[in-house]
Amino acid sequence: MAHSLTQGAVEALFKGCQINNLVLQMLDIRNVGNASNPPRFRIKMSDGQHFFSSFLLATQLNNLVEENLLVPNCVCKLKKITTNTLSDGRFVVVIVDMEILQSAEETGGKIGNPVPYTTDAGAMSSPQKMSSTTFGPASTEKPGPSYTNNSGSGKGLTGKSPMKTSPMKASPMKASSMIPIAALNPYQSKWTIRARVTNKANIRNWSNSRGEGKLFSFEVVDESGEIKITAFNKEVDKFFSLVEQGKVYYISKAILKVANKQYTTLKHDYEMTLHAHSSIIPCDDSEGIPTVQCDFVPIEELENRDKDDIVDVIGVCKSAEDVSRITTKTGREVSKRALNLIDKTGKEVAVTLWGEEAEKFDGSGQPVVAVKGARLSDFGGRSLSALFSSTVMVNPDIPEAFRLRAWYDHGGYAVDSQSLTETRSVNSGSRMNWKTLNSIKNDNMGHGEKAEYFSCVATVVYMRKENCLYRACPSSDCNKKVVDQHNGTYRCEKCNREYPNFKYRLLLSANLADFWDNQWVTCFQETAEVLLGHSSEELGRLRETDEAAFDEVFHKANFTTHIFKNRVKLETYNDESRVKVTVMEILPVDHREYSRRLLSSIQKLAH
DNA sequence: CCCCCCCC
Repeated sequence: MAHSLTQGAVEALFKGCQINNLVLQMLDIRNVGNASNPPRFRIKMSDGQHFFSSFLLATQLNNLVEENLLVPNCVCKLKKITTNTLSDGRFVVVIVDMEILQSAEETGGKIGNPVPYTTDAGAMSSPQKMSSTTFGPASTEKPGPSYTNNSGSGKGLTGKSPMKTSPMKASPMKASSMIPIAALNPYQSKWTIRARVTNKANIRNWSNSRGEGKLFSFEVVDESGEIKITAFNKEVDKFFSLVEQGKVYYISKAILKVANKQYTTLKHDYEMTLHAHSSIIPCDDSEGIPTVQCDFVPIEELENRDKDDIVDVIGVCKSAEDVSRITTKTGREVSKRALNLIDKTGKEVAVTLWGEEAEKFDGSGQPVVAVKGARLSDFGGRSLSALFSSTVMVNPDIPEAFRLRAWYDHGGYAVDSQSLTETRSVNSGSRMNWKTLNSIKNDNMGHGEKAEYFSCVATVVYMRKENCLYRACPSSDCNKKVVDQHNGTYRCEKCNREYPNFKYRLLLSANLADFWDNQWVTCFQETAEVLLGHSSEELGRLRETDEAAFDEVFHKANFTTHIFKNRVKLETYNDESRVKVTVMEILPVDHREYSRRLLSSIQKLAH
């Protein structure tokens, strides 16, 4: 089949347009390398109207020549090119990746009557000096009579190919050539990138020993890569409202400095700081500039990823917390909201949004939510947290979102899903180590050097109420039992002083049972209060004033079922060893969770 | 020149 050459391609290259997927005919090739190195091929290419001789073949493509595929008159697609002006001023186009679309035999000769591309400014050696001209059908140049393949095929520069020429209309082209983001470096000052804003942060103020000011930053992508851009003070005023998430801009004249990898997840060695002469110009033509690219990890797979991995996820927001305010360790107040996302794997995961993102989020209608660049945490097993560099997209216009929507609405909403995030778990960093009570003996739990921790679902079958309360030292960090001096004071041996008062503390022995065994455990103050549903002070008062009410507290707590998180350790007193189980935390039973754990235990026993 | 990424 015949392939159309890309009309106007040579002219576009001279305009500084770096466009991939140009279709050109190869007219001539010669080895310009020296004998000692691998051959270096220079190629003459034609678009049917014009030819240009300074295409250089990247050496990794030399095999195309060696295999006699890249021969004169064949038609090629230049899948990836990069343009360069050499130190002597010569303009070259390096072919980084290409494909032979049509062999020389199939083409059967030269297409059209291409002529060398020339301009008034003598632009053969300097594409930047070109004056602006029009491309495509408006061009006065017409393909020669034998050039039959490029008319009205939509492959010319005005077609819907990825190489529209509207960049030509914009002024930044005059001063600098278009370069891919990946090629940006501090040693080259004249450049323009054409890139899409993927993540725009809000304006922040800072104040430190070096001064104060305001800033905002955003991230941009093109086909080659991504980079972070920061604007300070006056540049904030100048550019903040201009820069919009998702839009494409020409950006030129900014400072490039080494990126501090500590603070960024972007894959670029440098980052950009705008200055007084920086230029950001909206670009209507976004062809060829990728939209936000996500590499979505199925929720189920998060289980196998490492803590702190940066991942992209997408799921239906099955539920969302209300927004809440928390205080960080450093005393700052911040809003947060956790979402619960589910995908086709039938797994759910919690994703926490922060700040304004948390405040603005609207989970009504169970939208599809995609988060690019969330950080995997091990809180509750597995959960995700949005970072400043994350992009949160609600109902994004992407195929994955439509597929998820359809899946969820046609039954996904009803699947018996499981969450990777145990939200009831408080002991972050450790997953629930579920055991049945018989495992304590069967597995010799706690016999090792270190204490073991396990969780179980069990029912309280007995509590020793008689000596569960004691009078303790009232000083806040001492819980030592005090001795009643019978003179209105209470002596603490540890503090070596008498107090006029005491506080009640709980130390409750309880017997827990599940279907497999029973076990004596100890509940200290906090866990005993949870189990009994009263504070130690209330219980102390009840015991003194209303013994029937005191008994009733125990009566009500008996035969209740909870999740117990326990510490188990073998302890030795007077040559006698005994496994001691201390309850660290008591949580309410989630009955679905309980059923699942029971089933899993039964399956384990069956093996 | 910022650099905060948090909480249970």
